Amino acid sequence: MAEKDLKIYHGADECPITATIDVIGGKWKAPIIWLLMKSPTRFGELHKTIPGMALKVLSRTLKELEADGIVIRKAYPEVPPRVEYSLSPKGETLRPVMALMSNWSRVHIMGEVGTEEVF
Amino acid sequence: MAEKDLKIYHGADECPITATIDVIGGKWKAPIIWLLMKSPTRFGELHKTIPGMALKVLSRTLKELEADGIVIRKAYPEVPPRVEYSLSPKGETLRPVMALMSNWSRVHIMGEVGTEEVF
DNA sequence: CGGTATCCATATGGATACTG
DNA sequence: CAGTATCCATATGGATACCG
Repeated sequence: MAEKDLKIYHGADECPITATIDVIGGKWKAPIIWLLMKSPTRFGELHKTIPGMALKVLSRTLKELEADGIVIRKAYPEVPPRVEYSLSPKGETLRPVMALMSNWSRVHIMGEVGTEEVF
Repeated sequence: MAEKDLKIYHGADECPITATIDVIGGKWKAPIIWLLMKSPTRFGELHKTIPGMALKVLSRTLKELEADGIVIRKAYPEVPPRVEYSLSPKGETLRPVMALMSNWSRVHIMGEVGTEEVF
């Protein structure tokens, strides 16, 4: 790891890791991004697929992800309406980050072994 | 990325990324871990170094990190008391994760360039 | 279908005072 | 010095109803 990566940032505002956590953190962003990494998904399907998440929370979370440039919202002018959410190119760049985090948890939280060589 | 890394986890409970975020996420955990990655630090120094974080929050956050096995609390039986927090070996394994997250934010949020080759 | 609005419960955050 | 306890403000979460 390069020296600058050890630079100490005071507070939460300037901490680059916190900045990343603001984008993918919280209770629901990771599962949503994870789903969208597989394929573009409609609002209702996200709601069905992620149990326990209130409509309001899904709506707000998607707006935040859109504002951060991670997901793209595409509305089809049909009746009944159809809205599809997909990963933006910037969202795609999160793939290795998510993969490393997933791997870390599987090894160090869930106790799996032999997956370190994946990355 | 291996196929299994694309496995879809429903909800927040089973999502391995969420599991990682539970450990390093929230408003203050990353800055604290970041500081401890540099050197073991005393309670009061953490409090001084991270402005805006209430004592209560620092205390609770450290307890969570300790419960998750990320930090080690060492109390010296002196008067006045001295308590030093340091990264555990498990906490050390977070280093590449934190570094990748830091790098992602610097490139994709703060707009820096030329740092991709670090990892 | 894809949301928003509303209401309410709970969780989290921050300041200050206090204790071992 | 290293926390806890208390009080209060604000934020977040969830259920339901409603709208374009």
